[in-house]
Amino acid sequence: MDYFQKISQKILEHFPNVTPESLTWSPTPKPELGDVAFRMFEAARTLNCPPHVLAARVVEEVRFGKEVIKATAAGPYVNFVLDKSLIGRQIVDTILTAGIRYGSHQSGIGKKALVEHTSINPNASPHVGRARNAMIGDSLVRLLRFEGYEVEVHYYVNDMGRQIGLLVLGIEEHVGPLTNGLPPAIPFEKVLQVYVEANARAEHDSEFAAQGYDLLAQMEQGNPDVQRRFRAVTDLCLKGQLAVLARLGITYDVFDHESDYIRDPHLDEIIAALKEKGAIFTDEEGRLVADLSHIGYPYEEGRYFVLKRANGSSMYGYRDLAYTIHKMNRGAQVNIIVLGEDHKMYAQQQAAILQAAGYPAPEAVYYSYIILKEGKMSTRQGKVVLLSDFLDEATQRALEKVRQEWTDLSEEQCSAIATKIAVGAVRFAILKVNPNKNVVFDWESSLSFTGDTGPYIQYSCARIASILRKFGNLPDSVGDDFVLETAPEWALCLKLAVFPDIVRSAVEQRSPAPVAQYALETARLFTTFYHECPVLEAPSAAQKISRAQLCAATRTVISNALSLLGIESMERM
RNA sequence: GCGCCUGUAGCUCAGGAGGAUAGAGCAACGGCCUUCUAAGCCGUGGGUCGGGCGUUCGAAUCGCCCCAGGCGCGCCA
Repeated sequence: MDYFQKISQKILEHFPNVTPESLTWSPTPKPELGDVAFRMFEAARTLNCPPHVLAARVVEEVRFGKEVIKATAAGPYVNFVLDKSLIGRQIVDTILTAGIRYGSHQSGIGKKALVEHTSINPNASPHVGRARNAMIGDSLVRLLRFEGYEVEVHYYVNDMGRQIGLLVLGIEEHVGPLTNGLPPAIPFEKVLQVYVEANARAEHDSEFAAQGYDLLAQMEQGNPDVQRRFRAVTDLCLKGQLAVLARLGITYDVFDHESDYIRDPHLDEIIAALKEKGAIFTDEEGRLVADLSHIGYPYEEGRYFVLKRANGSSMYGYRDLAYTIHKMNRGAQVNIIVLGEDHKMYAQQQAAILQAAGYPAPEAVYYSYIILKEGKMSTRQGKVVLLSDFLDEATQRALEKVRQEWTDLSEEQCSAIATKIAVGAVRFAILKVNPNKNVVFDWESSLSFTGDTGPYIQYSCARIASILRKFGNLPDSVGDDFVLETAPEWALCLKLAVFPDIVRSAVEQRSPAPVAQYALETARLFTTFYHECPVLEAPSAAQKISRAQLCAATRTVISNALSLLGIESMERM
């Protein structure tokens, strides 16, 4: 919604050659300059005159309506002093009317989207680096649902690796054979240690390593006994991993097991298509290899893509083709997969092969890794910060503060609040940064609840809640006597007005980061307002109601933004 | 070597389809709790936006070249 359409309309009427798109508004850099600025660069270009001349002409020649108190030319800009109450009323009214839907363009109504994310190998407890995938994916899902898409969230369970074979062997050494198909009698928390040990052993014990391969081969051949043993382990791990992710509010709709795609009929189509294009051969060592240069893949690097080993067993990337076709056949208009940056070339290779077989490829959303000061995290080597440990610590720290603050609340209530704060801190810390940036994990700064953090934003909501509790019943429609005059009120109000633009941009970019930045900036503007503009003790009755309604609108916008990030706002903290 | 990504204040990051004196937080220092929750606010100091050349009236933003870091490049998943 363009609240300044009346202003641009008058300009357009006076200068008929100017197009509406070329007249864009922005907040003024300083309140003294005015309440809103229009830039003249683009319009001046179409009129073929210098921008500052056009600005002067606009001020001189155009007759504006009653909402404009004063127009001033400032170089290439025209700054307007406005009847802020009039425009503020429209903005606040729009927000209060739309409520939890404010910001959505409903662009996904009647459309389906499929998002695959997380897809952690079912081995040990997830580390915070893996969680970046899950948080980005989950927020994209929330964004798409907010826009009205019917979203199906898929999780690909990679239950076919040699790593899993080694883990099965390692666990069986602890608890005995798993052939009965019952869950292993070992706590999930212990699996990391077993996994690290098994991998370390495979490094120097070549017989043990060979056993891992052998087990994988039998798994692929469909040995029911081996399948039961694998499934017992992968189910245990998947369940444990999902429990940790659920603490962050992340859930999935469909779990697809890699082992179900070993003999998928679509794979024959792929082979046939590659053959027809002369893009497949058996190399001197007996491997089945695709030569992607024959199907339009432009780089020398990654030109050769191995589909099957010499012994006939399939590679991960081969099975993945079948899985991807399965996903693409589910009739979704939007099909997204969240991948680590190390998969960029892999995804291009997959796309090339799929295209050759007449299938589309999913849109890939990439993110870079969270690394430790010592380097990359490695589950295999046990060099990790576990997500569960991190959440425990964050919750503990939050709980101490909450207990101190709210002595009258029960332990359950305190801990519910602390949990939300911990989730807010973790999710915000990850989601606010540009996903293609490496981040170095640091315990202290990650556990900070002050400054540019999720809890800071949640805190602004708690303050609003507190004011509105004390205010009592708030009229849900905005009256004719709505007042909005001061600079902090106006800055906040203008910020609230642009939330829909932020959502659109986030959806287009497939990135939650703009929403996170926006939530933070809005919370900051609210805090300035909070300190400078008393609500309950406002100078007039009309101002008291108006400010309370501005508070309510702010809470709506911030909590809508936070919910897109998977962060809850609360009444108290 | 080749491809993709990144380089902005001591540290962590915004801004990035060109436009008003480059913004936050952390850390440092100095203030503010009988006043809507101090997880807060105000103030001070701190930047040749990696370097160079170019396009433009105008470049942190676009192009080219260099430098530095991350990731990847035929039987891991």
